[in-house]
This record gives sequence, structure tokens and C-alpha cells, in this order.
Amino acid sequence: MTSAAKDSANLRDRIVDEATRLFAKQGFAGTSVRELVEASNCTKPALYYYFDSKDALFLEIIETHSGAIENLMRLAIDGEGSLRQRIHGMADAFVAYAQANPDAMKLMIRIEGAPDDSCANFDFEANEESHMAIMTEIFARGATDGELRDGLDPTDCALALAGALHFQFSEAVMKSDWDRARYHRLIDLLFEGIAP
Amino acid sequence: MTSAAKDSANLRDRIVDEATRLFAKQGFAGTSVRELVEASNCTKPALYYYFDSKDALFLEIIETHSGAIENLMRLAIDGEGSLRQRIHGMADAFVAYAQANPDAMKLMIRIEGAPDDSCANFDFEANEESHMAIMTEIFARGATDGELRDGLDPTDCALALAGALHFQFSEAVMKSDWDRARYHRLIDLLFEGIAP
Amino acid sequence: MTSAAKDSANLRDRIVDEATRLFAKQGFAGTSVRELVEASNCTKPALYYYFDSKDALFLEIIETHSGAIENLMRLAIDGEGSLRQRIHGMADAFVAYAQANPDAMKLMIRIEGAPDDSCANFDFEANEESHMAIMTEIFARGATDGELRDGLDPTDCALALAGALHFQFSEAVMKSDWDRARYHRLIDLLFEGIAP
Amino acid sequence: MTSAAKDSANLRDRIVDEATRLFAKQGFAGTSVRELVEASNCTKPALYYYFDSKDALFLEIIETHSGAIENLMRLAIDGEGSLRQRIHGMADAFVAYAQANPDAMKLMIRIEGAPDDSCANFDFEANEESHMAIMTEIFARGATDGELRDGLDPTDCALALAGALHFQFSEAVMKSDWDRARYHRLIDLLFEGIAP
DNA sequence: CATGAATGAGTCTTCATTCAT
DNA sequence: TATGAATGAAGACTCATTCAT
Repeated sequence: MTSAAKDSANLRDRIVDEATRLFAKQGFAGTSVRELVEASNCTKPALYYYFDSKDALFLEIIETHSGAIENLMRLAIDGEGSLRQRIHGMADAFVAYAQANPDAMKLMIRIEGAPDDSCANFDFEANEESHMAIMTEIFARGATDGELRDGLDPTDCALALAGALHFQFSEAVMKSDWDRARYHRLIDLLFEGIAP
Repeated sequence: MTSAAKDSANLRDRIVDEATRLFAKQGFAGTSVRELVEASNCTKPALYYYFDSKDALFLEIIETHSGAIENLMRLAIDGEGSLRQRIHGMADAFVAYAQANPDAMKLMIRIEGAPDDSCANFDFEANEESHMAIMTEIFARGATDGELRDGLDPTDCALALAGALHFQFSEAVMKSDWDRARYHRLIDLLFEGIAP
Repeated sequence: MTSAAKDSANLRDRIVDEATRLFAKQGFAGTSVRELVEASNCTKPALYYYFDSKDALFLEIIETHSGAIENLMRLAIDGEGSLRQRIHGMADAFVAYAQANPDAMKLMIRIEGAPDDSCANFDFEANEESHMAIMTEIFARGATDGELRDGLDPTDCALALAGALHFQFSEAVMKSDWDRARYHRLIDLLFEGIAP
Repeated sequence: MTSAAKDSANLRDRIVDEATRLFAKQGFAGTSVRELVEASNCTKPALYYYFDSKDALFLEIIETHSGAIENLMRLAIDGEGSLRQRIHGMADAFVAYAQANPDAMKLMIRIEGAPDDSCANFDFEANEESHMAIMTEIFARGATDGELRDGLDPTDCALALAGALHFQFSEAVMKSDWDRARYHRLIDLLFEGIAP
């Protein structure tokens, strides 16, 4: 993808791809416009022709992927099958997206833990709450359908799942090592528990 | 702590405290030395009298807390009681440490997701692997003691626990909202599973 | 030249000219980038647009003139006429170059005596040895042609000539006083000796 | 000398010695007070206890050696023997002084070509003119005594001698290579001329 | 003589951004 | 679309110097 991006005939796309890669690697504040244009093999005015500012470029990138990821999760909620099947499906979808857009995924994960590093024009909290809301919804529906142990708080479940997956995701993204089996084991572990 | 830091008679400590707060809030690259000295109410040469560089200051902070956190975890491993009790104990210790050092905790969490934002002189991967190794050790001991379901991979358990706690931690730290009960519910959830 | 430089339409040339003047007057370490841009009537980024660093600017200047001076000397070697005529010719060429580039000449002379004042990326020793080698060559050819007293070391002759001219040159450059007659008298003095 | 200086029981002397060495190597502007105190193994206030300023320290050093060198030359003038003998004697005295104070000599030579590098409180031109005046005096006396070819300008002779020696001196000092024989050959060359 | 602590002004260099062409 | 040239503000860091103890 990176090399493909470099050959991209379309300058705008090339800038977006390279910016995604650099922001993911170095953060927003740690990446200079000079680096961006050098990586994109263009001049600064060319970049400013397409984007109002470094902030705007950054915003466009994260909004794109934030939306895509939200879609992903929504599809999983509304899908067919049991709670467990839908969650496995969501994990698969996540991994597929990450494999297709590794730099973007890296960036999204980096942002979640360090929002203020970047520009202030994106509502990080709202974004995260929205993601958590969807997660909670999955489990709430599961509870309604009797697929959850009695007395469990759907939010707790959502947190546990999101945390476990997010953590493993973070590692996978940094090392570009996608052990899909582990995700499914983690999900099953969450369902069955670890106690004997 | 922040206001206490400001009144600190000792300039060096004041710098460390304010730097911790600012690095946590804005990241390493996003925090300028000017901001650091203004927050610490001193001049730049005064800061450079105590620290060789911005990098060195940053390093000192994260090494301090990285060490403290590792200690915390080691104590939990070697503690008394059942696997579950020790894990609850570890969560309590974490929360206590975070409440005593909220900015430092925020910083440590931010770093885990975005190591390249900061200086290169700290071995982030080694640090994280070391933390994960301790986690895995807890569960390995639990397996030996028959406190784990048969056939479980201790690494999987460690990942699931670390992820769930880390995630909730991250939220708590950002919002300074310490719902200790939730940690314990999450741990129990991991033990019992969510399936009916 | 200085005032001409100030009016130069070309900023890059203006910077080179003013830098030559200031480096000659105050040395490399003694001249700040602020002074350079004020003299050139431009901003700092403008200077850095044309030159990678203060070092690079300095290097460009001395390499330019070092090369020009070497050419000058080579032309003298390979010229027509007797040894004495060629040396007189070389002195004339030097004076002409110095009158056309007084600041550059001042700088080159200053550097020869104080290489470490300046940046380390220019091989001062090699440069000087190269100049001395050419000088020695002139006298070696003179010896072959029987234009030197028997038993003389060409290197001694080169040293004596170079020293005498360099010294007078140094004075002339500092005082912008070009008494061409004196150069020729000095050369003749070297040929005839001072003994009665 | 350098190592002896380091062990010097007397801090003031140690500072002078190390400052001489560093100023000679890096120039006045290129040497910081920090470097001076580190080399002298003392603190900044200690240096300022002995010297009013970096300028004052520098001045003391060059005035010391400037005076010593002038004495050297005066002794040579007023000495016994023929013109040629007195000049040889002066060269010997110079070399002896340089061997005893290599760093100081290096510094004095560096200064001659680059006065403005340093502080403005020393009258470089006056110093140099005074040296040249003494040189000229030697030859004037030689002329009176009939030891010079008729019609020669004593100033020319002084320039030629000073130049040749200075140049060779400069090389010797930089390379710490004291080929005394060459000085005497150069002097004889000046007397006899190079023409066949 | 010595020290730890501190400073105002300066160093070189890069930032994100813009203008005329 | 693109570019060469330029900018005000800020970046990290060091300067010579001083103070109280």
C-alpha cells in the first residue's frame, strides 16, 4: 500500500496515504509539513492547494477512518447469528480493515490514548463514546436475547471486550503481526471465563 | 497535586511535576520547553541546569514511573492468597498509584499507544514486554496451582486482563473518575465469563 | 562591492557577499546568523532557504575562493617566460584577484592562520598543502631550467616566497592598501638577496 | 606543559594555561567559559574570582606573550655580532620561546591574522606595527653598518624576513614540528638570494 | 577560594503558512 | 495544478555572567 501510494498518479491520494503513515508513526505534532511534502514528493503549496492546513489534512484522515470503523461495528451489531457469532464477525471485520489499512489503524489506535497530541477540532471523546455505545448495544441486545449471564452489566461486558481486543490490536498493529486465531481465543475466553 | 507542585519549594521537583502534567496532556512533541518553564515558573537555563535536555527530563519521568509500576506488579505476583485475590490486589494497587500520581499515569498510558511520539532513548517495547511477562507469570503460577481452566494459554489470560484493565484505566485517567467497583467487576467477569 | 552587494537584486548573491564580508571581519564563530540576515536585509528562513546551515554557507564561500586561487597559481606555473617573470605574473594575478574580491581575500588569509575557528567540514591542511605544492612546483621547474642557484631546496624557496608575499598580502588586505610596487620589490629582493 | 598545567597546584595558573590552549585551538569566540572551567577543573565563579571577564582573561594572556616576544626581538637587535648573526640569534630565540610555550605561540600567530575574532580591547595594529618597527630597526642598523646591499629599503627587508619566518613558524606551530635547520636556511636564502 | 542555583539575552535552526507567477 | 521564494513566530539550547552562602 505504501509503495502503491508512492506510485499513485493522484497527488491528493498520495498525500493522504503518506500523511497517514507519518502521523501514525510520529504523531501529529511530531510530523512536519516538510516531511509530509517530501514523502509525497510534492511542494508545500501543492499540499496547501488540496488541504487548508495541516490540521485539516489530519482531520480528514481520522474522520474517514473513524466513520469506516463505526460502520464496521454497526454492521456487526445488526448482523445475523448469535451474540458470540456476531462478535467473532466483528473481530474479523476489524482485522480485515486493519490489514487493508495498517497505517490508518495504527493512527486510530495512537489517537485513542493521546488525543491532545493532535488538533482540537475533532471530538475525540464523542467518537470514543459513540464506539463504546455501539459495543454496549451489542451486549444489551445479547442480554435481551438471553445470551448473557444474568445480572451482568452490558457496559462491563463491552469494556472487557473492547479492552482485550484493543490491547491485542495495538500490539498487532505495531508489529504488523496478525494472529487471527488469538482474537477468537480471546473472545471465547471472555465468554467462558478463566476459572476452572 | 498540581497546585501543590506549583508551590513546591524545590524547583527541580516543580519542573518534574509540571512536565509530567504537560507531557501527559499534550505529548512530548506537543509540549515546548517554553511551556515547561512557564508552568514551572522558572527560566530555561534553570531547567537546563537540572536536566541535560527535554529528552532527558522526559526520560527521567517515564523511567521513574515505569519502575514503580513494575514494582507494583511484582508485589502482586509474589503476594499471598488465591490467583483471584492477587489480581484484585494488583488492581487496587494500580488504582492507588494512579490516584496518587494521576498525571504520571496519564502519561504512561499515552506512551503505550504512541511511543514514537516521544524520544527514542527509552526502550518502549522492552518495557511493555516486561510488563506483559509479569502478567503472564501471574497466570502461569495460577495454572500450576490449578486455579485456571484446563487448556488455557496464560498469555491469552494476561492479554485479556491487561487489555480490559488498561482500557478502563485509560478512561478513568482521562476523566479522573475512579470507580473502583468497576475494576473488581471486570476481574470477576473475566473469571466467570459472560456466557449464561 | 559591499554597497553594490547591498543593492544586488539577487538575494542569494547578497547573502554570499555580506557573509564573506562579515566572516572576514569577525570570523566564523564571531558572526551570528542574525547579523548575516540583517546585513543581507532578509529573514532567517530566507537564508536557510538557500543554505542548509551557517556551516554550509561558510563552506561554499571558502571553497569558491580556494578553487579560484588555486587556478590563479596553476596559470602562473604553466605560463610563459622566465621563472622570475612567472612569479611576478602570479603576484600580479593575486593582487588583481584581491582587489576584485577584497573581503574574500581577507577571509582566506584569516582562515589560514586560524582554521579551527571555523567549521570542520573543510580540509584546511589539504588546501594549504595543495597551495604549497604548486608553489614548490614552480621553483622545481625553475631549478630544472637552471634559473635557481645550485644546491637550493625548492621547498625553501617556495616557503620564503609564499611567506613574504602572504605577509605583505595580509597587511595590504587589512588596510586595503595595494602598493603593487612593493610586491615586485620583494620578489626581486628574494632573487638577488640582501647581502652586499 | 599541558599536563603539567593540569596538575598545577595554582588554580589561577591552571586557568591561564588551559585558556591559552583553548583560545589557540578554537579562537576567542569559539571557546566558551564552560569549556574553560571544565578544562581547568574548576567552577565558573572561581574563574570570575580571578578574572573580571572572559575578555580580561584573554587580554592578560596575549599581553603577557606580546610583551615577551617584543623583548625577544629587542634583545636580538641590541645583541653583538653581524646583522646575519643577530638575525639567526633572533630566530633561535623565537623557536626556543615557541617550544617552551607552544599554545601561546599558536595563539599569537592566530591572532595576527584574525584580530577581530577576539575582544576589541587590545590594540592589534599597534602591536604589529611595533613588531615591524623593531624588525625594520635591525635592518636599518645593518644598512648603516654596510651589511646590506646598496639601495635596499629596510622595510622591504623586514617584511621579507618577517614573512618567511612567520609563515614557516605558523606551519611549525600547527604541526609542532620544529625543524630549526630550515629557519637558518631560510635566513641564508634571504641573504644570498635564489638567483644563480 | 569554592559551590549550587539562577538569569537575560543570545545561539542556530525549523515551524506552518503564503504570495506572485 | 504546480512552483520558487519568502515570512513571523517559535523550536531547543547555550551564552557570559552573578548571587548568596
